[in-house]
Amino acid sequence: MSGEKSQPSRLRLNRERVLRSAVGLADSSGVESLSMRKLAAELCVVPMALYKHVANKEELLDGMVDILIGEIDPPLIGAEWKDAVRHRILSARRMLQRHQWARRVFETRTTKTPGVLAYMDSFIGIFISAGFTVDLTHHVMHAIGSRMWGFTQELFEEPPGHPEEAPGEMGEAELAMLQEMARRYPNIMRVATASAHEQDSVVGTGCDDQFEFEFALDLLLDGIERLHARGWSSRPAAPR
Amino acid sequence: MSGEKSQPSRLRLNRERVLRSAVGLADSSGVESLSMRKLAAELCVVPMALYKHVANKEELLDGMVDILIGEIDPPLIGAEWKDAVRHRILSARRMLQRHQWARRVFETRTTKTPGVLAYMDSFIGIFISAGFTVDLTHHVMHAIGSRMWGFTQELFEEPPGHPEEAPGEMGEAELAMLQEMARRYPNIMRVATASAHEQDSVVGTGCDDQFEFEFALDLLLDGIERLHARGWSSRPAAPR
DNA sequence: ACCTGAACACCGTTCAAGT
DNA sequence: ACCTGAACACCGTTCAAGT
Repeated sequence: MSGEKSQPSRLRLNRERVLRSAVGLADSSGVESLSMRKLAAELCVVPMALYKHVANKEELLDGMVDILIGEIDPPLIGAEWKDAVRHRILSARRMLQRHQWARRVFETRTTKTPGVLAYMDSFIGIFISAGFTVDLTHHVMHAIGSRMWGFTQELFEEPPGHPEEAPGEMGEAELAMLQEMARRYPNIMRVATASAHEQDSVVGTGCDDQFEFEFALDLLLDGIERLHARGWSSRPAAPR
Repeated sequence: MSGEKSQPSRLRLNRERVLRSAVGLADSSGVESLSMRKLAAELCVVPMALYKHVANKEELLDGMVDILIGEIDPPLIGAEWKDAVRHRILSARRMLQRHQWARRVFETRTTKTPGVLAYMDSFIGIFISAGFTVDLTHHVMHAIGSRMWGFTQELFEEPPGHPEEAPGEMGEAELAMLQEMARRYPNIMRVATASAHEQDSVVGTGCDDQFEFEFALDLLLDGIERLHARGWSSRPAAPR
């Protein structure tokens, strides 16, 4: 007699469905509000039902990360190492931009899931097969660090949900505050206004994130290329 | 009649005491277990008493960050920019190492506290007063990113509280697992064993964190130096 | 094998009240 | 001005029970 209840969400639960649903919930309402209880509700199930498919919340988050890694483009085949790395990292960055909450979750992961290991393995593979020594590859992986996942450094990220004032409209309070800022943090002010003057806003963080990301990435890649070309083989023999 | 109760913790509460106590608690038992309620208990006070000195938990964490920033060495005076930056960043790294929980808290901060702003301002000042253009300074700050706070990329950080097996003692289960790893992630394995062979352990993440940190930092600083020397002034005029 | 219900041991934070 | 007590609206997770 249960043929009637055909709401799609009552399809038998499975790990995949739990994880995808969690990603969807995080996309639409943010991770900080993602709880086991809300996820269960979304799936029309009692909270404890989730624990058959996921050991605990940490494992849920690990699984979500693996799903996101699956969205990163596969390695370019037959490309030069620099292009391959650049392509992969820029693809990772697009993934992060699609899931604003993802960065925070990546940062808190402590166990290396199969997805993380596979991604890193193929990343390392790019350097090794381009003839990098194992040692240089190792150091280079450390140097690239979290940029491997497309992380950017927002210098002044706007507090989320404080959606930029109406430009041009500045009250006296804001102006006074701005003057105080300029007095206390003159260098920040100089940098901020210089990068803003090309855009419309006077004080907004008018910087081109994509440009900044690629600037830093290329600085790194050029440095790496130079080391490799110089035949860098191992750490300088320490006197010891 | 209250002259008798002189337990030091009943000294009148104030912001400083709340923040220092929170840092101490995080040092000794980790941030994840730091709650407003436990902090209150530590101070022999009811939870709500804290809210007179700190608006909410976020503000508590912001305040803790400012205390940590206060532990970073002041800028070297009269030094060359590269030494000044290097010194500052290595000092930040030592601060992070004294407070293992700090990195996670820094990563989640979203509002820029006065301490953060002051630190960044003085950091920017190093480049500006070395004659960097404002634009290059801006890009360079993005490129340095979180390394400014001494962040390292641990490639394979050990899960905390899983304190390294007795070396040399490897059961069959561990060995089988290792072989499986080697089959699935051959590149990771190559890098891991290469960097481990200088140390005793066979598979542990035998890498020298300080070396890796400085390697990456110098790669970055050398790249920056090259750009500056080359008279890098502004982003290449885009055709638009 | 999979889901449920009720309970436990926590959270951060509010409100109105005390001194 | 500062601290308190009791309560609210949540958490993640356990356990024993249902089907």
